[in-house]
Amino acid sequence: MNFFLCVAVSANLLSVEIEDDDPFSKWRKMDGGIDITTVVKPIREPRVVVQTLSEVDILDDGYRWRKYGQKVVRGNPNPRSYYKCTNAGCPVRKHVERASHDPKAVITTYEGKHNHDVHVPTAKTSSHDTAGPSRIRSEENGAISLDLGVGINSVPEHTSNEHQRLHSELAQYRPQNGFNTVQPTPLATYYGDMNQYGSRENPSEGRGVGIAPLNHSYALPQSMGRIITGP
DNA sequence: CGGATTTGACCCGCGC
DNA sequence: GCGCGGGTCAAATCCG
Repeated sequence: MNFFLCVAVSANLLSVEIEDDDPFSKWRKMDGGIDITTVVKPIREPRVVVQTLSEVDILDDGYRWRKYGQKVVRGNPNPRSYYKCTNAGCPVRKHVERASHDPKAVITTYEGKHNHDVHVPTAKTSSHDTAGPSRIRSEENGAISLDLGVGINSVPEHTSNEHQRLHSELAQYRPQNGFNTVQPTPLATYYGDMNQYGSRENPSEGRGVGIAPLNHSYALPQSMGRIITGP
């Protein structure tokens, strides 16, 4: 039932970067915590870069993705994979690659905004995919659950509970290599648009911590507890 | 059999 | 103008 818990324990979040076209909201937290950067770029689509420590590449963020390409990019021997949201009409894409310097670090870049709720089954009547926010398979292959809340505009209340439970789970999790400590501090809730979108034009949607209004902002999961690296 | 993945080809933007 | 690198497409293949 608690799908997120099962898989989340294999993921240590390292850092989060949010890229937006707002030239003023560039800030970084370097003291071992979440690392957020709003990169000054003339990009139209807001980008969310999530870096995790994980054995597996797949971050299950509640949406369904279809891989449409893979490419080896310069400066990184590890291939970058390209995914599209499988929901019809949803323009969101993500890129997943492993950091060259750290084979355990997985960098996921989200681009675009979901125009649907978490895991809306594809147009056809899905006989085997109707239950959870994501397919069971990811549980089997050790995928990471990461509820990014990217583009979610309406999230059931229990999702917040999921976050909190995931939170405490992360807090207890000690990775096998033992150099990370996760602290369940709520500071890890970020909105990538804290400047121009941060005013929350839709107050009714703003009650959910870590939930982003569909068309205006990103939110990062409060499950991204603070991670302190070091012995 | 339908959907997802793989993978080579193609396209496009950018720097020289 | 040309070459390079990143991103996307689409046919073939795989898998449940």
